[in-house]
Amino acid sequence: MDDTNALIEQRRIKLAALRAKGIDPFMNKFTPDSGCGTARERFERGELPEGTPITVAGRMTAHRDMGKSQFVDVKDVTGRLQIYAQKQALGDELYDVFKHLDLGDFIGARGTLFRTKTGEPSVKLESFTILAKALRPPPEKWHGLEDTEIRYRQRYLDLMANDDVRQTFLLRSAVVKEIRAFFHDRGFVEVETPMMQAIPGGAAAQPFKTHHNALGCEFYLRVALELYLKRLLVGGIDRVFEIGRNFRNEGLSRRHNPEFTMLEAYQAFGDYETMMELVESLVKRVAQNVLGTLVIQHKNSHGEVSREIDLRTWRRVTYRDLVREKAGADWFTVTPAERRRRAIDDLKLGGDIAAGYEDFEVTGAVFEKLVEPTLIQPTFVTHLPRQLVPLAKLSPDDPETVEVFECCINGQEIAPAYTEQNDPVAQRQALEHQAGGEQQKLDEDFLVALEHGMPPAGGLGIGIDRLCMMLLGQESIRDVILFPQLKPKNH
RNA sequence: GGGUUGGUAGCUCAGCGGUAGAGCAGCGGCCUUUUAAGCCGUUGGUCCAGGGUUCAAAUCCCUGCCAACCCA
Repeated sequence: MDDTNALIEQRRIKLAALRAKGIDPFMNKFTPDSGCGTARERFERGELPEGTPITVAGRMTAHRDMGKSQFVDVKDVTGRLQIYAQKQALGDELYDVFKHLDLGDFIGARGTLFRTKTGEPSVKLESFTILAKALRPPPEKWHGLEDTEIRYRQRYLDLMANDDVRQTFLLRSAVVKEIRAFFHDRGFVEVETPMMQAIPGGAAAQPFKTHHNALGCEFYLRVALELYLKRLLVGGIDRVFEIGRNFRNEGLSRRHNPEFTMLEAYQAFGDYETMMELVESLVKRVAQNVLGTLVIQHKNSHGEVSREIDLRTWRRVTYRDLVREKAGADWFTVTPAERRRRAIDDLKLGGDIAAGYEDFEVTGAVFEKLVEPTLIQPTFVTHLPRQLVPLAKLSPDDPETVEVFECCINGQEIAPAYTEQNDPVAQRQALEHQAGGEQQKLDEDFLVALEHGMPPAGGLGIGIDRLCMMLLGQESIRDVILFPQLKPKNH
């Protein structure tokens, strides 16, 4: 990456040559009066007539040299615009400078709009300014940048070379913007709570640990937002949400990045059904306003539609019914030993079921491995076993289950939501007996907060990265995170 | 953590025991409406790193590093 080669050497020589001519190819400022793509669109729509003077700026991404004239493509975030430079118009000296610009250089261009004989909207160049000289060559123009490692480590190259990648991240930003607008419209207050926590609560996950020098104590990076947002419910912020980074010190995969973006929202005087309406409305609004459709198509590398997700209908089904669909109608009537045997022998889950697994975990493995991946269309899975969810309230109609749902789309859990536990005594017991192995330290301050009284509330979490994967048709979480975690490389 | 695949020019990739290759990019030339422009010429390499086998290794073997995918 930092080794020099002939191409870089050549560009440095060109830089020196420009300076020798009294040209500083790194400008402080240049103000275009239009975006490149914007100008192109407005010209196509007839809003800017032929001959309109225009000033644009962007990166030079292609050039077609015709001898005494030259076409170059200039690109900014709004799109591409062709510039037509003629020796006659610029004069010999300036035309020579223009001809020796490199792909990747930023230029500002002034001229008039016209249409070439092939119909391409273009700017007839009258003058130009070099805004930033690129000292390294850009990736190849036709194939783009394919090397996944360079794509992730040097995302800027990926963004400049691959239009679809840039589009994905622009859309991700639009998704997040729309989510914020949705919550603000419903009267939610956006807050920021600590990422560095003395006790990392709200989820059973391995935390990252850090040390605060001045305070002389250990902190953990948060694994969830939950416990601080609930403190705010206690404090009287009845509708509250946060979008922020969580950190989990666990494995990396197509669906897991150590830091990921979570949205959590809490609504006082709501419950899990309130949250069901909310998540459905939210996802529909985001899809409609960002993508313009409620039917999401995922495409494979050949551009064929490989999956279609219909956000118009949302199924509601209980956890038990789904497990019975996969594992047999009598699954819950046989003995725990028989369930374990069937899971291992009949359902081939031997590798997924640890010897120490309790009965509910055996069923949990069936759900996670065999049911969840099949839930492509929007599905609210309700009535989960209470052992799985220590922070939720029991279902009045079936106290073995809790008032929660997991919203699954695209074969992944996208949003869990609960009727939140607000009984401090029951909450303490549940945390003390928390299932799932890792006993987390009790957050006494949180329990004290509950003892001051938390209104009944519905709570919701949405994994923003996974939501984006679903909406934007990306198979890997790394393709919706600008700078995914990679091992540092030594040069 | 285990398995599979990959790492060759700036980029995209061939080559898979016998002199290191192509396209694009670059450089020089021709061309004033091209758009993956075209034509002629040309530069460019620690073949990921380190060991080993061999008369000979980018190629076969081992170890390591990095990445992607699958599994845990």
